[in-house]
Amino acid sequence: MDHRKLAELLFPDVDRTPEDYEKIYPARDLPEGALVTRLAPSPTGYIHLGNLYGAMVDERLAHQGGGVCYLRIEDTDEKREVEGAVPVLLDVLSYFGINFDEGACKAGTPGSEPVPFEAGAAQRGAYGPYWQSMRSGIYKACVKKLVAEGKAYPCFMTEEEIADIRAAQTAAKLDPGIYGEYARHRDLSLEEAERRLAEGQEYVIRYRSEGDPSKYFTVRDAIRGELSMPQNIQDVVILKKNDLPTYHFAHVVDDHFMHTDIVIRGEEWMASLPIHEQLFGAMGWEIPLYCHTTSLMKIDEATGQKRKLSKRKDPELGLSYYKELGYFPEAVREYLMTILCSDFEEWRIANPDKDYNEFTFSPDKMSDSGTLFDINKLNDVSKDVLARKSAAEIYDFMLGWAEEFDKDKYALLKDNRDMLLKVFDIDRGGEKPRKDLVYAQQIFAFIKYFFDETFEYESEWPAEVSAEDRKEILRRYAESYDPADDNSAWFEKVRGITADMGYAVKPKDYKKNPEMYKGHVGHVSGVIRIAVTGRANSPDLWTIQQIMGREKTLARIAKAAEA
RNA sequence: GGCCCCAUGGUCAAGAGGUUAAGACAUCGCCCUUUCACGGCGGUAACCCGGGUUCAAUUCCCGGUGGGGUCACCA
Repeated sequence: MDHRKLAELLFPDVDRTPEDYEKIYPARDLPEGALVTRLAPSPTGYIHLGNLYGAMVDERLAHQGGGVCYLRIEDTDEKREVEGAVPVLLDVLSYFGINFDEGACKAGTPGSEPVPFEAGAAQRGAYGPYWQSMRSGIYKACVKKLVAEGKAYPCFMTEEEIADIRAAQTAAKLDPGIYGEYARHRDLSLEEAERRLAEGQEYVIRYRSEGDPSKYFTVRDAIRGELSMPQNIQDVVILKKNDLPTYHFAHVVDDHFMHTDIVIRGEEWMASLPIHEQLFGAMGWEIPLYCHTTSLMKIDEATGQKRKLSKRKDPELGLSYYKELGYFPEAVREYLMTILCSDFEEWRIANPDKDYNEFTFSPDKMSDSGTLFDINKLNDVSKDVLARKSAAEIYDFMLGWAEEFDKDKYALLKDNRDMLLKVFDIDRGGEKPRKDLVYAQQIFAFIKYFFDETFEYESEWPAEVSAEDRKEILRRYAESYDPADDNSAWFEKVRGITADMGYAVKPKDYKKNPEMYKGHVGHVSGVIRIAVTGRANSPDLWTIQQIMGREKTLARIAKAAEA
């Protein structure tokens, strides 16, 4: 069997060899220790927290050592593609602080060239193209070489034939797949292949596996150390009918020619390591260092079991979900960092004011078991992040968020800048800022009583205070209220009303002798608090009134007195 | 089912052959206070099971069990 002839027959137009590409894509000139990483998504238009999680590892590992982080688009499956997915992907990642040095980018990026088929997208860098659909020639050169060496062959089996084989294997409790005797076309004669080709029969190219399942190989994983598994025996497809490679082959070729140092990908890829190890070996290339990140999990409501995040079942874990709720991107990042790296949280406590990029990220500190997504923890991290923000930063963020997601709120926020800066400044700054702001939607709900448009009574009036007393309290309060009073002078007056009306000035007195009083100062204050803010809980009332001003405060009191 | 990964409180997790087995979130209680989702103090709560190695194992080894992943011309 003349394999060279077969290769020529299959790829008459391919005149370049892998050696030629070796020269086109020489080793990168980077400082010692700098790593090349990559994010290689398929353009499905959907990104969830788990994807961001992986992207952060790529970004940090490359950039903390002066390396390169590039974006490669794995668009070898037309069925999954979504129009315009790449610019959206770039926007979302950039929003969360992930930016690339090379590869797919937005149209108009300096030094980039447009890609013909995706509006708004472009690419830059010396190791492209960065869309796999544009790299067909490179893959074919590599496949041709394998065919010429007898390491790959055309397989003409139909889908039905393969399905039948699988059914028979399943019935006989054998491992399913195309291997050994089931790889019926691995030793087709040249004449037979020629004949089928002449007939126009469709085919794929499979790798001819010489693997021995009793033999084990090892690869290094940055998180788990040495990984050991049996050699692959499957004759996997490397070139599909659409003339593009499968993931397995594209991964091997691209990460070789693009000089990726460390392949960061989800742990679901670990199972295909035998294929990748084999393919790297077949091409005579060095295998990269892998970093298989654990999946983000959630408890499935239906089964009560832990499971991997799924794009179909879990829209609430999509990145856009957090953007719409108005989480600060830093909050999401910091949360991901805390679950990604076991030493991050401690570092953050020790360095509350540093940029998270100053943290040194090391793969061996990364989690090696699936992590359950925890919204409580996210919220807690978010509170800490917002506590470090200035009032102006929070205002600006809120404004940007409302502009995109809630026009009504946008108008309110825009028209009340001065007031809101004061609102966001309540108990802010200093050693122990308030930690009650979580995300834009929650923040708005939290401060909505400052606007007449959104004010409403959310709490019940204190049960200790009768309706008549309530009106009397409010009447006296309105009479005595003077915005010029400082906090203690103001509260003295509240105490005065409290005592006059038969309530205990000290809550402890009331607790000791409940029969002697109608209630205590807390109940009286509660009436005023609800009148002004609509709720029983709020930050310091005096401060709130100072911000609202005399007119609005008295209007609220009057309104409540009528209620 | 085969192969692979994983296994410390409800959650995220540190940890070493001998420890009172950290810390964070959640939860509970108390305190502060006119209220609080703020703050302070404290509490409840964990090494999956069985063998082996060892003076000693939660830690190392083996085997179970449990959970997860994967077995496509999808990535």
